[in-house]
Amino acid sequence: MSAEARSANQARVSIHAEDIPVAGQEEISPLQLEVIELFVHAVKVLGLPKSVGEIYGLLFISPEAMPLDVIVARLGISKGSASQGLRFLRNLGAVQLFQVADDRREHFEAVTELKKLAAGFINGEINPHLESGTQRLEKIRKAAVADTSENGAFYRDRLARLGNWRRRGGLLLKIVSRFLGRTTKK
Amino acid sequence: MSAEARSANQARVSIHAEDIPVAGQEEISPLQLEVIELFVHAVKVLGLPKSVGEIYGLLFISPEAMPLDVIVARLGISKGSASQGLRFLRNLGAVQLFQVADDRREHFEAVTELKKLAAGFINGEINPHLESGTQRLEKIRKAAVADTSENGAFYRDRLARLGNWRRRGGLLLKIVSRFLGRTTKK
DNA sequence: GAGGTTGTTCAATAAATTTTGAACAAACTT
DNA sequence: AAGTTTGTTCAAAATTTATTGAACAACCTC
Repeated sequence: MSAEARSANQARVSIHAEDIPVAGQEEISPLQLEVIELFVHAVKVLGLPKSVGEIYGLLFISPEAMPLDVIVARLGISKGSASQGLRFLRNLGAVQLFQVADDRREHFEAVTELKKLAAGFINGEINPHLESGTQRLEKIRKAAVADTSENGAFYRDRLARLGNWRRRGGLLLKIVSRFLGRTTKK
Repeated sequence: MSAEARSANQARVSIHAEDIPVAGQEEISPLQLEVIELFVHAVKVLGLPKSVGEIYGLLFISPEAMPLDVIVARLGISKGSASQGLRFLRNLGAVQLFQVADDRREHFEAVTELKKLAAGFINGEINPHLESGTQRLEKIRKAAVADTSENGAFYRDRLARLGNWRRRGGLLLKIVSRFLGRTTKK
């Protein structure tokens, strides 16, 4: 990358030269790196992009809140990725803003209460799908009541079963929220 | 696709010519199609490939078990996809074999008990990740007890929190299984 | 055991998703 | 108000993931 191109994109942080050895990443300890990898793995299971896991993992295992450009430098990811990932995490309630005196930059810190994380994930990722599924299902059910073909009864039976699944899924989410919300015991 | 290439791959089902209008798909009713799309949508939320949703959806909303080549023809997907998708679904316990008299082909039918589906998904998709995560975490914790840097105490605190998350996650899975297992009531 | 059917495997291809980075906007500074 | 810093956007590129299809193996049937 040319110096000209870099100057257009990367802010030159006002730190001393020895702080930037060569490229982007710097001073993530081996332990931090392993924790970050743990989160990368976890978010992939949840169907979220790697960068989201890296960002949350870094904030989770960092003792201090940090601004976007530090996240970019530490993880060696692009500003765009960091910006999008942080927006996603903020929308979910997994990351919150933190104001630092004498610094115009927004600082970010991880929200670490499992209850809040789960609530954000349920509200942001699960419920919207559950609701749109419910609507689709109702539409199909309405069409099925008029089905007089030889399969009509079978279809209605299966659609009733689907409705039952959905109802139990909704109940389950409430149970999950309640369970994760209580103060931990046994 | 050339006729030669096709004959090497696609079994010619012994049905009459008018049953194969042009290409692959045939006689999925509009209602069935909508249900299949509902499942495609649902499995994507679970992080599974579209073809898995199509196959399960077709079997779920079909009154009779059907063999692989019929699934291929109805959905217009490749034999490879169908074979892999069916293996996945069988491993999960979401699809089971069904023997049809005077037919050498294996027939497949959807398992529709929510309890079984959830148990299969938990055992097949969630538990392995949870366990590997637990192992990774234990390894990191062992390294952290020796950390005498100024951040050591912070790291140990966060790792303890992660352990707590994992413990609660495991409990939650048990609760979910128990809830979905009981016969449905309010 | 030759020929046919059924289902699997896996390298190549296609499709979907994520990441990048330059351009831009907003907000501050001097 | 010109220049600087901070963060966003989005088209293009890179990466990841899913699908295809030809080759193959297993198993019938005659």
